[in-house]
Amino acid sequence: MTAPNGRQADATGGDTVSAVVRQWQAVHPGLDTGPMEIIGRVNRCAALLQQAEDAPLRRAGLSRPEFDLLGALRRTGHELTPGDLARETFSSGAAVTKRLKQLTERGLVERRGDTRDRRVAHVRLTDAGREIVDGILPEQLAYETAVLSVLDPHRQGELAGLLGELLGQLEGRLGALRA
Amino acid sequence: MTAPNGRQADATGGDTVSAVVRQWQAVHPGLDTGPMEIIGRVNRCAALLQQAEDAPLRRAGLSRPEFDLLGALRRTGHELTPGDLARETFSSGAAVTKRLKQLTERGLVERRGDTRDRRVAHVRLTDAGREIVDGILPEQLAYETAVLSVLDPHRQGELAGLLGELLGQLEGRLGALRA
DNA sequence: CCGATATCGTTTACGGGTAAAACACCTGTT
DNA sequence: AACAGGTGTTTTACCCGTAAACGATATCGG
Repeated sequence: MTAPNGRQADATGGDTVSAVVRQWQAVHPGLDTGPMEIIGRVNRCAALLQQAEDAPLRRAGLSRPEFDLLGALRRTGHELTPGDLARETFSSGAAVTKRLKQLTERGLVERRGDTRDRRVAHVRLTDAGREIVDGILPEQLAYETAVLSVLDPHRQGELAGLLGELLGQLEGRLGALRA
Repeated sequence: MTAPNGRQADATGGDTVSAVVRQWQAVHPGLDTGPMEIIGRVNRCAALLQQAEDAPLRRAGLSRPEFDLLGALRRTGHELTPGDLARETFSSGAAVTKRLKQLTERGLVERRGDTRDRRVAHVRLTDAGREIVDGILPEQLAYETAVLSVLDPHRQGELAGLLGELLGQLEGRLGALRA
């Protein structure tokens, strides 16, 4: 335990990532472990938050990728093609095909062929699909609010802002980086 | 397209998450979308950063879960059992078994049985395994540093601090939350 | 009008993860 | 000693995602 004070309220010493960083420092002293403190934590937060987020979904028998797909249809408000859905949910076309098959069987979405271009399909929510999204979403958000309440509102705002800045840059420029 | 992009330099309006939030607000006005601005961004950042992180690994023919396993052995400095590795890498025992099989075949780790308790195995890095970790890690960190340099150092520090605080709380208390 | 090329969506083969069962072994109790 | 129950690891069956190949259709140039 490197943490100096009896209180464990030390800003960044109480998580697993800082323990990992300390281990690396012991093995490779002087290594610039700065990036780990952000990337490691982002990954770990994502894992934990997803796990928490999934609880409300399982009750509805939906996986998160499925819910993402339904959510994309709900929030855009209009029909989307499978390709649109792939872009909107950041997943591959093949994955969308599979999910659509299951969601169609469950009666949550419907498909119709385009009249002009017979390659493309249009997908829309059924009434049942819209209801399930509208039922889960508030529950989901309430749960998320509870989980995040471990940070006071001011810090939540700061965190959201910094993440937004980072994300904006990453989304804009990541394609430009080549190893 | 809701994004009015003559210029996209607005603090938190330039990422996909804020676009999604605007869509939800249009459909469900007044919904508290606050949590999305953190959780959505954490998830998306994790996805993009991982994708970036994987590039240096692929050159060595390793997946990130495999590298995590090797890294756990390297940074602890001593042998670990499969169970230890599972805990250390936040994955299931079955997954560890599979990875160990492959890494052993590639000659990056070795196993030996415990002399006292013949259920347990002890895993250690081979010389080749240690070399591959020590070769990749600085490269990995340099790459991460480059990716993160879109944020100035001060903000990187703030972000790391806030994430550490959140993560510390989540790791401490998430088990206690029940849906 | 016809062939080359691009695009959309699906299918296929496969790798990797998981939960649950199975297995091997230890430990405490009687 | 024997058995019940617990623990460490592996195996099994299965689900899901992906990359790459594939059909079907559209579009463009000649």
